[in-house]
Amino acid sequence: MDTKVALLDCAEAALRERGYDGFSYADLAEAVGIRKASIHHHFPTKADLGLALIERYSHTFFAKLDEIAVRNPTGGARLKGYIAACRSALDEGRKLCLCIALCTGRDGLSPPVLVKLDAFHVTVANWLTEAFAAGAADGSIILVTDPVAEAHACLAQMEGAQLIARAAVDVGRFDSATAALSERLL
Amino acid sequence: MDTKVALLDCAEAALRERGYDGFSYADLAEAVGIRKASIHHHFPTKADLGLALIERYSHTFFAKLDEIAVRNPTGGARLKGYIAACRSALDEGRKLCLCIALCTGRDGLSPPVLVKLDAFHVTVANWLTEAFAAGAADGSIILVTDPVAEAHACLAQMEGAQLIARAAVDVGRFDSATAALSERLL
DNA sequence: GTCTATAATTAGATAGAC
DNA sequence: GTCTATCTAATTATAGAC
Repeated sequence: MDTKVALLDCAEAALRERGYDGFSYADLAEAVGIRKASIHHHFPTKADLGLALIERYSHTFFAKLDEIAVRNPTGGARLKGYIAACRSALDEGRKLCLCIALCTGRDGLSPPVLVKLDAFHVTVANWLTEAFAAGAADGSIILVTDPVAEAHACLAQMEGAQLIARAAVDVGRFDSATAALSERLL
Repeated sequence: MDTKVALLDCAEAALRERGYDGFSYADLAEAVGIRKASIHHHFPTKADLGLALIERYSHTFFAKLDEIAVRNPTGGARLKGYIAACRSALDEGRKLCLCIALCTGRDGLSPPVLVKLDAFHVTVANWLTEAFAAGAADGSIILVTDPVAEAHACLAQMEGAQLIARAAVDVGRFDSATAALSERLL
């Protein structure tokens, strides 16, 4: 079972650095220290591996959101925690959010992956809607009009900020792209 | 020369749909109606093709921005034009901005491509800064504090909105992610 | 400029021994 | 669960005829 986790770890790093078509079973085999034929025992096809990756990533990220919500009473503090989570996912400008990395691919995305991708965005948007609503009510986020619209805008802004930072291999770009939002958090 | 343009057109569409590793010379050959060996006459390596693609894309996009600025006196109207340009680039949720599509790849990005990618983001951010400053001055954009910060946030928001829409193959997601910004334009 | 032919490498995947 | 060995197909790229 340790091998399976090691494979997922290496595959996730490679996927988020170079995209779905950007890594092969041969790459993983070398990184983990087994032969590539052995990988098929854990993940029969690469599509199976891709699905397992987004499932694990979603589960981990949702748990992180829950933890942020529990530890932070105000909407502003929650949003700060979310922004920090996105920033650290960047890994100094070397990696992307797994969902961004999965957006393109030679064979398109398989239906189950598309479903998980959609669920990820919907779940995060709902979490952000609650955060903006709470922030508007408790005064920790200024200038909130419609929490739903703000949540969708914020999600897009975070994904775009990661993308720009990755293209420049510079976390500073993430900070520039999120500075205006951070200014609204008290 | 017509063949070269046809190759660039097909390659751009494929790149923006499936990513850099998501199309091959064989795909282009079939689409354009020549043999794949002939493509090497126009673009010796795939890296040459990639560079030509981002150069043409940047040139075209910058020309579009110029045109928008010339035709629209107010900052708000310019921003509306920019949002519409990003929306139409989406091609109903099937394609991404070429810069997003170039963000991942098996062989990383070549230095000249990285330079062009960076130049694209810097140029657009500067154009947006002027638009926000103009909108703040002429009253066509409300709630503007720092035009530079707003510009970087807006750029990230547009790229992220395209990404989310592409993941769901639904332009409606782009509209949701940009609704809050559009509300600020009078 | 386009072709045929081919090289050299890599991809994901399978069979069957241990 | 991991291995060796093998398969089929696809990848970018080149040489040289027309």
